[in-house]
Amino acid sequence: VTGVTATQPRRSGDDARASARDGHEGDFLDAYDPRAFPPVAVTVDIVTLTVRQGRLNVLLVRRGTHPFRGYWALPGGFVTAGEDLDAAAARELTEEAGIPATSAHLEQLRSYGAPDRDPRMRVVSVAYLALAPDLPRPVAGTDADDARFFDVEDLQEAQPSPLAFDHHQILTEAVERARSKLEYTNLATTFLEEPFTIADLRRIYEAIWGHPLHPANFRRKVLSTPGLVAPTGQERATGRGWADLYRRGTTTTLHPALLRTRN
Amino acid sequence: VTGVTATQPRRSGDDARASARDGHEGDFLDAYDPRAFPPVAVTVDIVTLTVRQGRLNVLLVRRGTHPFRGYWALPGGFVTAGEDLDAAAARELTEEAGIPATSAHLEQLRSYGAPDRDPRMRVVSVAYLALAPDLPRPVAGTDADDARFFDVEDLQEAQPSPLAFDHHQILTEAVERARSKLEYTNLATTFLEEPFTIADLRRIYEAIWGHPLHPANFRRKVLSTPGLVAPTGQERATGRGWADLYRRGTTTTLHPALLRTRN
DNA sequence: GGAATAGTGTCTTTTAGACATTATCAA
DNA sequence: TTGATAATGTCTAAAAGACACTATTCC
Repeated sequence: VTGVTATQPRRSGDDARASARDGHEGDFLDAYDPRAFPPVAVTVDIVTLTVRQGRLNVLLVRRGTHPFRGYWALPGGFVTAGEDLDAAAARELTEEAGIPATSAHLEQLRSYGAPDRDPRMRVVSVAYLALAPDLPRPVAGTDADDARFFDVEDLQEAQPSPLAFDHHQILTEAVERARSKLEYTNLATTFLEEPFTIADLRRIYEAIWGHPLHPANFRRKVLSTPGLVAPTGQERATGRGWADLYRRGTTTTLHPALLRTRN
Repeated sequence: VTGVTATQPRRSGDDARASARDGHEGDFLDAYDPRAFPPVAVTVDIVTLTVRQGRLNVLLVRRGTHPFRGYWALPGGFVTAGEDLDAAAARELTEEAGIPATSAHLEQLRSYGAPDRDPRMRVVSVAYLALAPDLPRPVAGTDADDARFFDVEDLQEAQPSPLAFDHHQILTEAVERARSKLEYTNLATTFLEEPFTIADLRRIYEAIWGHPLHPANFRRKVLSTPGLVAPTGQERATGRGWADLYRRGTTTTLHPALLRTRN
């Protein structure tokens, strides 16, 4: 006996017009009627971006089950009962990606709900974008072959895509969001451990925007943008001279913006 | 007999580790097991913005049922079986807001899924932003007292909020998205019927950004931004002189951006 | 005439972008 | 020495922002 059937929301009598309008259906009250809504599962999928050796990377896990067995997928899972979407994303980031939620920036991207995106049933996935420094990761319960970082550019050029479901599209939109957010926020600093040099920060921008930046002009722009970075007064030997060290600034929204231009 | 219970996703045996990782649970195959996922309803809620008499307005409908009976809410409703999220939003825009989907810009905002946001059951709402010109609306099946436009600024200042659920927060984030999008896209033109004058366009920016703009500088910026507007060669009597008429340009992303500054 | 608006022109300040220069250290 | 990088300085072009001015029309 299956209590859930793929019917349209049920409406009845006097309440039909009101419920068509109020957006939350009126024919159940404090309890819910399981026949009143189509069966849907809600999951979160995490696009975890980091910069390794000057290249933008994304964390993927290998699928061991049908469908897309053997394909690579974004880590994710069910939103459990009583759990907020953000909390589910933070939990999956820790459990599946092995990244402590405190060391990463996590924000909602958008939701994906094409009816046929999962062949088993209707699944609406809330995609999240996580930005993390290139930490030595203590991946809990997964060996290196089942969860690892991939070069984003390589992934996007691969034909056919090795990604399961619509994760190729989600990845593309996540990367575009990250590129855009570097312009007007200080999120580039979340890819770095403190303290860092201006050149470290520049290499983050170069990796994510995908083209080289003019070192001198970049330095001037960063230092003239209030609140992006704060000097520590210390220096680090870089191999070729000494570089000043900085910490993250306190401003999250940049004025003026660091526009994504050629230089 | 209720087939849906509020349990965590079920896992079994060998598949437990894999399904904990692959994000889409592996213990059902081509069919779904209704006990394998928590019961959730997915709805869309539409923030329909328009500019009337120089003020930013939003379309709300009055709730006739529990909970929040008598409160005002964003139009919306269930995502039906087999229906894409975007399609559900377009359908609700037409059915509930009485706005033909062709005359509005519609884009996904983000999803809201706090466990207690609807007291009846778990509801994840995918919020959409709709931008429309101030059309004479043929609202189907709703009389003027049940669906009408509200001044956004008045709504946001009202204490306590007359909005149901978490719709106050959704509205706030929608308005901020609209403000931001006017900077780097030509979406301001979707608030206008063609043809329009530069002053018409300026009044849209002023209404949404909430402060006056310098007419001469605004004109120069708009005309020097490639692809924002296209001249029609015609003029319109405005009461004080004659104003050149324009159509929407073909470029959706503006270079340089029309930055949201004081002037 | 006075007030309001459309449209054009001009000037200053700020920012972007290109490029030169010096210092330091590795190979 | 040569090459690479950090840091600073300088110059030009583009854009933002402030303001002056003319023309038109309503009151």
